Parts: sequence; structure tokens; C-alpha cells
Amino acid sequence: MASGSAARKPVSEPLVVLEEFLPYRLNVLAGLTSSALAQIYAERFGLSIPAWRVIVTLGQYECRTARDMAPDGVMHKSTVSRAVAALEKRGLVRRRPNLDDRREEWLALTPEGRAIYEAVAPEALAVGERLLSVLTAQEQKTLSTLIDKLTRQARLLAPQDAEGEEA
Amino acid sequence: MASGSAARKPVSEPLVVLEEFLPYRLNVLAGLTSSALAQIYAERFGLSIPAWRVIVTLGQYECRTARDMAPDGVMHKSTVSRAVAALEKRGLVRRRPNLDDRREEWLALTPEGRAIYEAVAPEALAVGERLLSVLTAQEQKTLSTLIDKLTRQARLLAPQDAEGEEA
DNA sequence: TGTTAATGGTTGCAGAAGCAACGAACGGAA
DNA sequence: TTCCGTTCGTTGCTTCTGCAACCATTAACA
Repeated sequence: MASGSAARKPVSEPLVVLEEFLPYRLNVLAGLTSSALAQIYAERFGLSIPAWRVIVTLGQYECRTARDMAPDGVMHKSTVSRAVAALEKRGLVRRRPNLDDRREEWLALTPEGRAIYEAVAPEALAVGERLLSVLTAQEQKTLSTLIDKLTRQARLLAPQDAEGEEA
Repeated sequence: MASGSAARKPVSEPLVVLEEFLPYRLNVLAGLTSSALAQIYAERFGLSIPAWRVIVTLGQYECRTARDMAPDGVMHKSTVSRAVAALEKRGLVRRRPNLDDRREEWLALTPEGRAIYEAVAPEALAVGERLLSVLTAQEQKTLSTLIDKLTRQARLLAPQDAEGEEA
């Protein structure tokens, strides 16, 4: 046993050094970037992360179903459901029955929703670019590749997600 | 306006493509790695993420205060407080008053806590390494550098955290 | 056709997280 | 010493998240 006064000194051979542990560092980084972004879409526009994702996806694709909002089970379907409900209540998203398959519904931005999209998106992009501004163009490309590789691998290691994967 | 049948076709000029947006991709990756890890420390040992971090930190440093658990405000102090309380109740962590400053308390793993640490840590490490196994040694070094750069920058962009930063 | 399985989506419930307010203790200045 | 600002840590409250159960609809298949 070490001496009792070694409060801040590492134990003989630590098995894990948290600050060097990749999952931890990824979590910290993701959390910080989320906070930075939340300043934009939460404080200024009252959007949660899921709501923001729905808005962006609809801004991008015009019209999709709730299921399409979580391409790889990234968001739980209940999360999407509640986000859409909230956005509908605020008049930012409109639902239309899909007559070909009445289980699902088409979602689209209302004009008000699109206005918000066009206000939020550029600011969010700007934050993203301010983040990346500390990396060279080459580093950004490399980062992108590495993230993709890791994401693919993580998907293999993570428990098979809720539903609708590539299965 | 585009035709009504363009359900899955992108709108003319999407402002943000979510799948290419760095913060989104970081969030997804971090979430997946957390899920992979949670299989170990949650399902097998009943530890939450904060509890896992406390265990690892104490395993690393032997004895610290609750404040030291969240070096950069990564965890909220209430989160740490509750995690420590739960661990104490399970007999994995022990508290001792700090007679030099009676506002804070020294925390340390009990023998049972250390046993769990020694069981969890190698498995968690293994997951981390399985994750990194898709990268070359050089890529791993690069990734580490990029994460550090981005984290530093994100800390500047994020709202000044709760407390105890480097201020 | 009828029966069974699978899918899109909603909701009740329980656990977790952040905020804010609080109590206790410390430190500095008058 | 006394007063004021600050810090460590806890707790109440509200919101969010994920799971699981559920309903309605569709698909598969005998």
C-alpha cells in the first residue's frame, strides 16, 4: 500500500488513465460541441437536439417519415415521436397521412418551420466551422476518415440497435 | 417549389447536410462508443457512466475529492455527488473528512471497490482497444492530436462551464 | 381468405441529468 | 473579531431519455 499522504499521486500502476481513454475523450469532445451548438438552437430558438435534427433533416429532404429521422437508430423512435409532436404543436412541422401506407405519415416543414431552419442552419454551420478552423484542410479530411472508420467499428461493437438497421 | 413527389430527394440547396456535420458525427460516434462500453460496466457491474468515471479516477489516484472527479466541469457537481452517494451505499467508496478543509471529503475505493475496478478496467480497456484496432498506430496518434485540438477549441466556444475551470 | 408475424408510431413509466437554491465552511479585509 | 464573497457539496424540482407495452396497419403465407 502507498502512503496515506499520496492523495493526488497516482497509484503504482493505474490500469486506465481516464484522460487518455478514447471513449472518454470522445464523450468530452462531443459534449463540448453539443454545448456550443446548444447556445444557438436551444437558447435562441428553443430547439432540443432531437428537434434540431428533425428540422435539419426536413430542411434537407423536404418531406420524410418519422422513421427516416433516425437513419441508423441514432435516435430512439420515441425520441423522434416526441420531437415531432412538439414541433407540430409549435406549428413548425406539418403531418400528412401517407395513403399508400397508413401506418406512417409524411412530415414537412411549414413556412414558419422553414424560416426557422433558414435562420438556425447558417449559425449552426458557422459554429461547426469555427470548431474546425483550428485544423488544416488536410487534417479535416483525415479527421473525417478516422471518424468514419471508428463509427463503423463502434457500430459493430455496440449492441444491435433498437430497430431498422441494415439488417 | 419542388414537386410533391420528391419525398426523398434533397431540396435544391440544403444548407446543412446532417451526415456531414461534424458535431453530429461526433455525437453519433460518442454515443456508439458509450453503448459499447455500457455493455461492460452497466450490464455486468451495474455502474452508470458517472460511477464508472469515479471508480476509474479513484483507481488511478487512490484518493481525491468529489470536485476532482470533474476536472473541467465535464460532469456536473450534482452528478458527481449522486454517483458518489450511490457508490458509498454499495460499499465501493469510502468517505473521510478532510480535517484541513471541512467543506470537502476525501474519497477512496474500499477493497470491494478496488476489486470491481480491477475487474472492469481491463475489459473497458479492451473495448477501447478493439475500437482503435481499425486504425494504424500512426492514425491513432493523429487522432489523439486532432481530438486535443478540437477539444481545446470547443472549450472556447462552449459556454463557460459550471465551475473550477482553469480560470 | 384467415392467421400470424412484422412494421410505423405513440405513450406510461422509471431512471438520469441539469439548474438553481441552499447550508456549511473557508479566506480576505476592515 | 466581524462581515462579505467564494467554494465544496447536497438536494428539490423539472425536463429528458430509453425501455417496454401497446395500437393500427401491412405483409407473408398457408
